[in-house]
Amino acid sequence: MAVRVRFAPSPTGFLHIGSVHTALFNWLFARHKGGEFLLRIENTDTGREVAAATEQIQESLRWLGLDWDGDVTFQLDRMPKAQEVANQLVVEEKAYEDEGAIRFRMPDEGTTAWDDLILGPIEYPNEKLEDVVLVRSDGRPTYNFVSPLEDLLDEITDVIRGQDHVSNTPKQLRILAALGAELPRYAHVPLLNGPDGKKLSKRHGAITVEEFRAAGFIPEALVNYLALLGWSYDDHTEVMSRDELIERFSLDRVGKSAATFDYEKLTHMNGLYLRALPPGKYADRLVAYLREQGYEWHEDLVRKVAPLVQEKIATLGEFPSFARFFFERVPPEGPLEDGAVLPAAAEVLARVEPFEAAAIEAALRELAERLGLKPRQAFQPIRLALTGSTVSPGLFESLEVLGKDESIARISAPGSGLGGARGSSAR
RNA sequence: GCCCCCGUCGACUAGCGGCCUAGGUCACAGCCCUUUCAAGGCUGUAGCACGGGUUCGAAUCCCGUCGGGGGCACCA
Repeated sequence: MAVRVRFAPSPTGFLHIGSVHTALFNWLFARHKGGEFLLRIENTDTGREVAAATEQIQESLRWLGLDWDGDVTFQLDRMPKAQEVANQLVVEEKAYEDEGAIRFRMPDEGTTAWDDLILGPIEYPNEKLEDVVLVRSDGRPTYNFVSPLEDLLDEITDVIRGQDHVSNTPKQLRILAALGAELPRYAHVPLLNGPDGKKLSKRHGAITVEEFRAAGFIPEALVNYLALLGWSYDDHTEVMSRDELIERFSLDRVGKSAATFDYEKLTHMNGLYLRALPPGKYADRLVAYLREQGYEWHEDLVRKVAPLVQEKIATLGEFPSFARFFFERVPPEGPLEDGAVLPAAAEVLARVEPFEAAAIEAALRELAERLGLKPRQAFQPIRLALTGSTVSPGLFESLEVLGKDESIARISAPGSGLGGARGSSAR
């Protein structure tokens, strides 16, 4: 008696992070139980946009690593079946025609209840249940009819969905009962809010999977973070691999109240994952990311720079601004100090051989001491001339990567040569 | 308006009657480390919405108030 769950997004656009949260809980539940996770597209309409969204949803799920079992199914394909079932209900007098539409006959006394796997016992007074429309007068079945019908046809054992569906449940339960179905269990997972406590929307930042991807978040981190919204393993464990998440997940530990999506905590976790990557893998991710975002920076150079930024940035998206100076000259963001250290540094660096970080550091430290300057006083002007900023990757490593000639050129004539060596085409 | 659900630091949460002078993480503050920025280490600020009960004992159970969210379509 393996479990079967489904994720049923509507193809209205890109995959919303709130939907992903629900999908993740379904997926973790299925994988933990050794059951199946189905992907069902709730399309009621055809059209180019819908087709594109359908593909986009699958691409996003693949990127996140949420693999589904079997073929993707489409609600549209069950329309005829739904109409047939609705007509049968009319024959059985469990539904009736109303101006061309078919309405379900809800009981008007008593209550409809179920024991929610997350919320616990929930009871609705039947007098509040409307006779819902099963099939519109134009022949198209409605969501509240097709959804439970599909759950029945797909033999779904556990309906795990957002709490915004709680009030649909009694209606669907009644419909399912009328169809003689064995009722599935229901679990309503908490909703996600934006930092202001309101519905997560564009004004909060990234909200679709594509946006998080473009911002330089990596799937492992996003999945781990999302799993912690409304669920916890114990009182202190937060960083968990995909396998650990699967092994430890259970609906028992899912909370009841809505959670606020915290971009800062996600960013922190993304940094944790990024730093934990083996250097080679990190470079691979960076190269792939930059390519996706349309940067045409030379791959070899990106790989050389990668280790210098790995422990400095928390999202891949920070790379372009943080490391742009490796690929093109960047004008100093502030005033250069008095020119005293710069000429001296250029002179000293010219004699460093081989031009490697350790030797460069030794030479520059010696210079600082000779000039009676603190390391910070001596190095910041060089950093500014070299990178254009007072915030950058390690100075000595950066000098090594840039090479002796380019380094000396920048130090000798800070701010010059701008516009040269442009090799980027950011979006 | 009606129905349903929820309510622990600013945020995510642990807590399922005594282990709680309420723990962890992010954020924030200070210190350390340090070539900048991060990372890391240490320390700190900060919370059981409120009011009644029940009990020897309540963050934990019950009731009410207040607050928040969701839903009330021939949308999904």
